[in-house]
Amino acid sequence: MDKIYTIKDIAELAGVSKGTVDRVLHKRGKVSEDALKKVNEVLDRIDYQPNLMARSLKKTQIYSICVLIPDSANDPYWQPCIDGINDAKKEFKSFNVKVEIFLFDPTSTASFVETNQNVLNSSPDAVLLVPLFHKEALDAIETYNSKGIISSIFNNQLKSSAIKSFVGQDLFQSGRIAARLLDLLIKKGTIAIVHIDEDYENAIHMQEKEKGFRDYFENLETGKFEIKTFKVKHPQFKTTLKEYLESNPAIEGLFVTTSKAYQVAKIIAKNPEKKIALVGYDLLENNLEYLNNKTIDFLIHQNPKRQAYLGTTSLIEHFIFEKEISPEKLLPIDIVNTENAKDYFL
Amino acid sequence: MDKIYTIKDIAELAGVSKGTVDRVLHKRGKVSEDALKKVNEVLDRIDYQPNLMARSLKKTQIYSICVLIPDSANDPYWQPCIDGINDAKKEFKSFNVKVEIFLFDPTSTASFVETNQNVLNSSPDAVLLVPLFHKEALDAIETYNSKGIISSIFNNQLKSSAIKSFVGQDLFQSGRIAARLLDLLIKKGTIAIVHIDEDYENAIHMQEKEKGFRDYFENLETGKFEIKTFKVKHPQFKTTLKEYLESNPAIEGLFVTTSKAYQVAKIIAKNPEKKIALVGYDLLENNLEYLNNKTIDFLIHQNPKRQAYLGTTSLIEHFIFEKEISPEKLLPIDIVNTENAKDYFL
DNA sequence: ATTTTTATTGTGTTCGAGCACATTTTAACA
DNA sequence: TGTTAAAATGTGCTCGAACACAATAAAAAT
Repeated sequence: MDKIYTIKDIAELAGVSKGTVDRVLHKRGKVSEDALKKVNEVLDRIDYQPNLMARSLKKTQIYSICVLIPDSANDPYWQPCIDGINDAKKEFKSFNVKVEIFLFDPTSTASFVETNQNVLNSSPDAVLLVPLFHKEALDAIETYNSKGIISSIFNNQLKSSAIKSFVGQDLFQSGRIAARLLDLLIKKGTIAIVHIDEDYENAIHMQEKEKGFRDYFENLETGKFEIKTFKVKHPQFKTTLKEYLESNPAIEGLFVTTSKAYQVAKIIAKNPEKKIALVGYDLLENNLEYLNNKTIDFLIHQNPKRQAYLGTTSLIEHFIFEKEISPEKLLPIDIVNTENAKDYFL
Repeated sequence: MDKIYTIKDIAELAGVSKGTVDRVLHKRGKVSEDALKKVNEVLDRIDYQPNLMARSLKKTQIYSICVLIPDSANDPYWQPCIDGINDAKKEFKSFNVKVEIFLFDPTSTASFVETNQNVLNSSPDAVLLVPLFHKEALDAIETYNSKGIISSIFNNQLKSSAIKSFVGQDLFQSGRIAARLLDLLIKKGTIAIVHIDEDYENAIHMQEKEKGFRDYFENLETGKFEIKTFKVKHPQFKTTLKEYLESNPAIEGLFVTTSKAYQVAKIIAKNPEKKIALVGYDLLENNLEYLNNKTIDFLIHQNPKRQAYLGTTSLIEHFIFEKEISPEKLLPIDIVNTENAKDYFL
C-alpha cells in the first residue's frame, strides 16, 4: 500500500537524523557524501510527499500577490475579474497568502504606470496583471523581474522572457469560431469585420481575431463569401456605421471584434426588415439584451472571471504547494446564444 | 486590521485557558455559565477562523470517499469522469482523504447492485454515484443514509431527501439549446428527435431533453417547423433509421438525444446530396470525426469530467474544510462546433 | 469539619516540517 | 600529539488545534 512517509520515517530508514534528511531535501548542503547517498537511496525507493499542512503551519511567512486590472467603472468587461479573484482569495483564505487588487484606468497610460508603481512599493512576491499598454507593461514586468518579483499576465498576450505565465484564449481560433458561426448563419454573401476601437490599445486582440476569421474563409470553397473590414473610432461611430451599411447593402453578416456588439445591434435593430447576422464578444448586460431579442445571434465568451481566477490560483499554488506555473493556459472559447447565456454566471 | 486570532488569543482575551475555549467552540459542555459568557463575548467581538492546517495536521482520521461510475469499457462517455476524479484526488492528496473509484457495468442492474454492496463493505464516509438505475439507486442511497454515509449523485438527476447533492446539467434547457441551434441551421422544415435507447435506463434524460426541445418550438411562430419523435433500439437501428428517413423525405434536421449521434451520422453521410442538419451530444472520438467533416453540425458538451470533479471536490471540501455541500450544481451547457472542439480537452 | 463526589478549569502532549542551536566527528595545523 | 577550526550530524523547540489527563474548585454527603 502507498503508506504516507514522514521525514522521521525517512530518517529512520536511512539511519540518520531528521535534521540531515531535511538538509538533503532542501539542498542546504553540510551533508557528507555518505549520508547523502543513504538518504537519496531511501528517497528513490519511496514516494515522499511532504505534509503541506505541517509545512504551512510552520511557515509564518505570508506571501503577497498583487493583481492589476482595469477599473470596471470604465468598462464592465472587467467586473467578473474581481469575482474570480475573490473566489481564489476565499478558497485559499486559510493559507499564508494575501491577495490585493489594484485598479487602474484603462483609458490612461499614466494610471497604469502609477498603479504599477504603487504595486512595486508594496513589494509583493508576485504580480498578476492585464498588460493593456504594450510598452509600459513590458517596462513594469522588467522592473518586477529585476527585483525578483514573479509576473504573470492574463487576457492580453505579451511576449517576454520575464513573464512566468499567460492565461487567456487563442484569439486566432476565436476568430475562426466567429467565422464558422457566420458561415452557418448566412450561407453566402458579404460579411464585414467591425473593429470598434476604444481609446486604449487592444489592437493586437482585434488583429488576431481578424486573421483567424479570414483564415477560415480562405480555406473554404471560394466565391461564396466576401469579407470586408471596417474600422471606426467611438465618437463618430453611430453615423459612420449607418452610412457604411447603407452604402454596402450587400452586407448580410457582421463580426464585431470587441465587446461593443450592442452598439452595432442598436443600429441594425432599427431596420428589422433586413436581418443582418451579428456575432460579437462578451456577456455584458447590454449585449445580452440584444442577444435575447435575437439581434445578436451569438456571443463568444472570453470568460474573464475564470481567466482572473486561474491566473491568481496558479500563483497561490506556486507559493504554497510549490506547483509549477504553466507558461500558457488557453481557456475554451465558449459559444453563447439565447439559451445557454445564463449558465455562464455561476 | 483583520488580525488572525488563535485559540490562545481568545483564551487570553477571555481570561480563561485554551482548554475552556476549546470546549466552548466544540460545545463539549463542562463549562460554567460565567466562563461561557466570557468566551462568547470575545467570540462575538472578533472573527475567529480556525487554522485548518493545524486542525487537519492534528486529526489523524482519514476520510474515505467512494465514487461509483459506469465502466468506460462499455461506454466511452464515462472515460473523462475518471480523469476528473483523479484531478480531484491529486489536488487534495496532502489531505486526510482517500478517494476510491468503483466501476460497474452500465448494462447490468445486477452489477450496479453488487458494486454498491462492495462500496458498503468498505464503509466509507461518503459516496458519489451515477444513479443509472432508478429504483436500485434509491435503495442504495437509502441504505447509505441509514448507516450515516453521505450520498451525492451526478450526471443523472434523482429526487430523494437522502441525497446531499446533485451535479449535472439542466436537461430541459439543454433540449432548448439544441432546438435553437436547429432553428438556425434550417430556417424551417421538419425535424425529428431521435432517441437511441441503450439497454440501460436513461429514459428520463431523453424525456427532459425532448420536453425542452419541443418547448422551444411551441413558443415560436407557428407553421415553420414540424417536430417528430423517433425511438429506436440499438440492434435494428441502422435499417430502421434508414427506412424512417426514406419514408420521411421532408426531414431536414435531426436531434439525437444521446451520445450516439455518430451512428446517425454514419447513415446520413452516405447521402451527401441531401444535407440533413444534425445536433447531438458529447465529445466522443466517433462524434468528433463526424463533427470535423461537418456531418454533425453541433455537439452539446455535458462535461462529464467537470461533473465528476465537482462532485468529488465538494465532498472532500465538506470533510476537510467543513464546507457546506450545495444541493444542486448546474453546469453550463457548452455548444461545440468544429472550431472549438479541441478546447474542451484540458 | 472532613471526606467524597462532581463540576469546572488548566496543562501538556501530539501531529510533521522547518529551522536554530547544540553536539559530535573529522580535518587541518602547530 | 594536542589544539583549533571546520564540517557534519543530532536535538529540541515552534506553529495552532485537539484532546487526554491532571489539577483545582465547588457542591454534596458523612
